[in-house]
Amino acid sequence: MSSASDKALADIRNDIIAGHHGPGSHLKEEELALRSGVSRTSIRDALRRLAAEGLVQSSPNRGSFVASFSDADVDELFRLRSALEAYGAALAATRITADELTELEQLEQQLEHLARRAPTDLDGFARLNNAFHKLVLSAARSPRLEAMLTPLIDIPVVLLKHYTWQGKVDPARSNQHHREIIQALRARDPIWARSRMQAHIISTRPHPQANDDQGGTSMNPGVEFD
Amino acid sequence: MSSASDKALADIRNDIIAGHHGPGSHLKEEELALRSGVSRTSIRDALRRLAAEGLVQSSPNRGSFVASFSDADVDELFRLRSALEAYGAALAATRITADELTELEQLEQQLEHLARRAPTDLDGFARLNNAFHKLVLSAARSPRLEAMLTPLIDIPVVLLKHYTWQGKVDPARSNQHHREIIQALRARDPIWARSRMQAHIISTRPHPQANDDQGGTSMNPGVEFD
DNA sequence: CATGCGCTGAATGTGTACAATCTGCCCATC
DNA sequence: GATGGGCAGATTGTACACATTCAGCGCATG
Repeated sequence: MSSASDKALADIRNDIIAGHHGPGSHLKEEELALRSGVSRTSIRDALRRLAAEGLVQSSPNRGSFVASFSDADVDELFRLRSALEAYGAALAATRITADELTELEQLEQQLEHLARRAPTDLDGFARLNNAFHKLVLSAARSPRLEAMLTPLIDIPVVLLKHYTWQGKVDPARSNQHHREIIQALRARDPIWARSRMQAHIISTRPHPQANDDQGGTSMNPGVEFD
Repeated sequence: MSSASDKALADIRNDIIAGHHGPGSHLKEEELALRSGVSRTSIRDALRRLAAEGLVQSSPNRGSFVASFSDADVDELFRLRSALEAYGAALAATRITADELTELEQLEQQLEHLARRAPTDLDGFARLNNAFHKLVLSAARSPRLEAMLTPLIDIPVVLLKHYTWQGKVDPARSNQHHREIIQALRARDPIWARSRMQAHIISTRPHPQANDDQGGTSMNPGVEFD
């Protein structure tokens, strides 16, 4: 399956990211089919792929729903991403090409340009930021890692639409991290790259609003990756 | 989709594990449909799920093929698994129940029993070993981690059928590791559990036969996870 | 009034027919 | 003999029709 199913996949994903389907909402196949102008068959195929990515959840005979994330889920997601992406950065340090390094630096400069503007274009920032991380990931040359990690990198975009990010993003600090990561990659130092990437991801992790409703069930005490 | 598609999924997976479909072989939908007694629709669904697991690879308009793994792939697989499963063990240390610990010990004793027999039943050993690792994983209470890791744990079973394991498995050493992991979990010490699990997985990694054909392209120098 | 049975309509699961695409091969051409 | 166009068969992609399942609801019954 390709053209129809791919179109469906793109449509549904865009609609989710754009917030057209909120978290937990029921994705009815026929409705999506009508909306995308393809048949239910292709829709089902696309839903399966989205389920594999974790963006939707399916139960037998009940259908597919947009994934919804609890604070604990988000926490877990970022820890997983931190572990995997750090590993990817270590691989990338030994495998990245000069061209890729150049491209990385260009991305970083665009990010800096954006960060200096007064009302930061957070949407554009997120897009460039994703491109940066995906480029590092692809330099790891591990298709399997890429397949597992790509969804984890994309999900935060969805989260931004529907959940309130607590600590907000700090573009300046993020760019500082990016520069360090590039340094480590340029030095071809896997351990350095690994540690900088892990710190970077963990530091961007949103902190659940301390709404004191349970008096302190901190969520993963002591289970950092290192 | 459920009953038919699930049956197809199980059938195809079993046939792959049993070696009925060798690595790289073309999985023709109609043929599989005939073999499983379901329609192509359900077969396609099953193939998609297997593709998400990484057990088969699909290309548009060309079909699905049993995944084949190069030495470098296998190496990568084990490193990834080591990283993720170590993380899972750390989580499990803080979340595992007393019942699960008991069950873990029972599995370990069965493994020891098997290891003591003269011609070790490697097939049975692999099965119990998988159960052990899956139990630890499920104690981590992270559905997402479980989804990513389960295929990685299952793939070695397929590898055993078609690739020659170099260093062979050392049941005694493996059991020693298992005991240490149980200790760490019982002590609820995430760092200990993490480190033991990582060492355990890495130590079971098959080493590519040193066939000197390239004079030394060692495959991931220095990119351990720690 | 609470409880549980059975109906009904909507949504998903499955099968099948048809369309689009690719691979390999034959043959004309240079 | 090498090369390239194009036909034929097989295989995947897509649509649609039918079967099955499930959730909600009304109603009879205790």
